[in-house]
Amino acid sequence: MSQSYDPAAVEAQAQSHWREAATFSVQEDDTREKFYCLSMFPYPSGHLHMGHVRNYTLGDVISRFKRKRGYNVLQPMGWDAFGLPAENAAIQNKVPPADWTYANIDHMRQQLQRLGLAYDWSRELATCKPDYYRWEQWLFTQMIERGLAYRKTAVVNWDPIDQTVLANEQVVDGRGWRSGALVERREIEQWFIRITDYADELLDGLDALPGWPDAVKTMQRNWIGRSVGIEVQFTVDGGAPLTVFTTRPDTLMGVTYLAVAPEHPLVDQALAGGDAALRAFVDECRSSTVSEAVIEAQEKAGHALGIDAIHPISGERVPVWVANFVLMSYGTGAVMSVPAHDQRDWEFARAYGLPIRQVIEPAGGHADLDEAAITQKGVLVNSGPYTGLDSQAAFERIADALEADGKGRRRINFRLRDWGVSRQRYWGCPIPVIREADGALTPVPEADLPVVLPEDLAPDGSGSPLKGYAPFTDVISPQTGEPAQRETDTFDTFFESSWYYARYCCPGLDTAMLDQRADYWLPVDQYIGGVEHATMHLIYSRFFHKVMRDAGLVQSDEPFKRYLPQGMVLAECFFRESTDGKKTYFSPDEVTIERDDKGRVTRAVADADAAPVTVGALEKMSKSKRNGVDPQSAIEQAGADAVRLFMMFAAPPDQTLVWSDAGLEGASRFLGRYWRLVQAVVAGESAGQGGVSAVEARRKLHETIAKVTDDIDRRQAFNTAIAAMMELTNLLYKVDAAGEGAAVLREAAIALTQMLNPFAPHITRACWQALGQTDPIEDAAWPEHDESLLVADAVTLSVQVNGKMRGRIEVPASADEEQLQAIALADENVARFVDGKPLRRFIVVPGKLVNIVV
RNA sequence: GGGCCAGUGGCGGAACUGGUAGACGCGCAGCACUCAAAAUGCUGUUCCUUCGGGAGUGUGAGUUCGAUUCUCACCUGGCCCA
Repeated sequence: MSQSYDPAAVEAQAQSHWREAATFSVQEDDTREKFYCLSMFPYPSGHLHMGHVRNYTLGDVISRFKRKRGYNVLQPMGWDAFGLPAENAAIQNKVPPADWTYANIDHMRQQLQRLGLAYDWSRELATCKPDYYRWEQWLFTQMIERGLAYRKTAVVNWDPIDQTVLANEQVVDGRGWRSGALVERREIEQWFIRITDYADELLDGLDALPGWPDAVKTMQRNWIGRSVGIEVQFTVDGGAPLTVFTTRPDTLMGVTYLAVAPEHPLVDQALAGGDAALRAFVDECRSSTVSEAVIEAQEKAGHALGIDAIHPISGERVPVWVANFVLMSYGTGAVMSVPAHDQRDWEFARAYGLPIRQVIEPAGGHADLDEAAITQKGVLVNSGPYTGLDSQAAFERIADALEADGKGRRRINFRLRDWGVSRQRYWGCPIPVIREADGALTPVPEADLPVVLPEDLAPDGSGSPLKGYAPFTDVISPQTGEPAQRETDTFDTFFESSWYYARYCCPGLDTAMLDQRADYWLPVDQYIGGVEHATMHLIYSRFFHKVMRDAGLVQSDEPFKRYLPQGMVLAECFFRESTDGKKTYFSPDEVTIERDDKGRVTRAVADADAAPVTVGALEKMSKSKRNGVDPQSAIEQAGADAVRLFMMFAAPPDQTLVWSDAGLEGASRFLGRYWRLVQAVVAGESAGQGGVSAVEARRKLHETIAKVTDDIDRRQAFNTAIAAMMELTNLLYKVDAAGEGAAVLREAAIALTQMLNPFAPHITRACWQALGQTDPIEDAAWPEHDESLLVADAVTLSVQVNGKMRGRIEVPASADEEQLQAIALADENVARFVDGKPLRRFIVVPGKLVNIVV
């Protein structure tokens, strides 16, 4: 091997070898320890983007590393193939979503293969295929049987022009994304899953997941939101009692009004009174989106219903208001308001002139109710029989009193709501239910599954084409033998992604959802994917796993043992702002950056007209900002190994990563440097100028092995692992190949090739062969470091005087404190700062530094 | 509005358990090689400085012999919200 590094040739050769030898196909093997490494599967949008490259490189590095450590590694890949973009593309191109999706899958599979990812492609799955989704249809019928699935009305976004239900992301500024019509809220009956039955287990199970980042566990705890409180009933004149939940019954005597959601039945009752202003307000509320983020961010507004409720303890009449921030889907759709002790209630009361009644005196003295609500606990005042009690005692006494009166009960409430799984969409998994002529709902029996989605329909934007499509909807009921109608709603696509990790274990299985192979591989040992899935996808999957466990399909309690959330990929963007504030974006390759002689960016100019453009912030790669970088072209330019290496080097995995063409060149340059080093070793020549001894080089090598191993395995700090390998390479360039250096250089080149292999699998495969290694590098055992080479007899300590760095001393590793003190004080510069002042303290941090306090 | 996270040189980042701030890379400057350039190799690169040293990890306090790291308040930015 004396040719120069040609990534394209090296990579093509390695990839065709892996394909032909089926290197990464795996089987269950009870004699070996398994390792299941999973990256979140992509939506087949048509093109791989840099976020995918980052995600899949992370998984591949871990997989290849674990394989070299002796594990039986499963790393599968598949497609999250149902979803809205296919319908949008279908509307635009008048092509059935299925055609678009399958074409995209074929293209993206090729792109993934070009990255050299070690997948077992024999397990590939696509969620839009009936042999996949039939089993979630089956599980759903089991859920109906076990009472885990039920019907309930829920509010959806309704587009009155397109006559269709919109997802939150299809509502832009309160209008339908295609029609521009103001969306309305509509209530329709839908399927819900009782995920709240598992709320406690989902919460407690987090404690058994040490491999998950605390931030993600905290997010899940907040999402589940377990709170202890009481449910209180307020009687209403001529209506059903109003039930509210509160975690602060100690403030019950401070209730001055109640607030209900616009969809609450009591609102309809009030509207019957013919109040036009109220009607207008409610209509306005009901014609806004159902997105919680939007609702919470808008200005708080309300209107009196003209109905009073009776306070359960004082018997006082309190007015009932309708408010735009109360959600029907959360709790009971009604809240009690204590403006003195809740900030949002306080603001609302101030805005509408409602009374504010203080009933808690906080422990830490006075607070001004004219400034803000008093939210701390304390001692009750103005609370009749409860005055003088502290918040805790009052909680118990008031709860007891309400329970004795039948006006309330203690309750544990969750913020987590039951999972609404019905979607009024075409490109999804059909919900396997039949509506009988009399309206009764019958689950499709197992023998009739799957309910196959017709793949040749093309939506036009006006609702699901399944509706009214007789070949699909018209069936004979298996229950009654009479004509009946199929459900045309499909599942939330989170349904498919909630169990795909398990299905990878059982390719080809057509008689059951899962078999015993699932228990060999599960749980997933390492899961990798975007932190944006920290709550929803990861909670739904954990829930599904428990449901599958309770159905006897798997034995473990949790699906993912370790989870690595991966950060986004950003890039610089360039724009020009016109006088009306509109920004025109420039692609980075249309711009030239100018710098001063210190390397600072002075300005950027557009190549087209040589006029300046504004250097914008780092933004998530997107078409609209024109800062997206196509992985394909980066691979063509520098090779897959360089792209992979850059992705892993530029930032720690969980942080945002800034794409940089110069950085990619740096990665490329390092690979060239590594290649030339190996060439020199093979030729028995020095790569550089010498100056580093064989002993020193050998110690550095073993330090590097120890660091890289720990960085990959425990710390998952791939960027520092690569930095360590760069350092080693830099040092090896200074080792003379003559004499003792030759053996160390060879040992180092082999170990470095091993360590670099998970990151850059193609170039290292070629170098491995060049170094005369005949076993396949993919299976060659990971190098071990020799601990005895790491201990030095002399160490360099830093000397501080009063916490400031003043010198550096060389001491024997065995020196005790007295010796250290003598040596430190003998140092000229140290002595200058100690300056004869009396010694107050002497602090020793073994192997690192000493601090002299005077 | 709520929840979570992050702020360190010109830039991406390192400092793992409270112990040498700036590893490694980019950029920039210089040198070597070259007729020249590219490529490559080598050296330097936080700021200020009277060359003794001083300042410095978003801001302000606190704990400590010692804080990028811990605590509190604030500012800025990002992600998620069924």
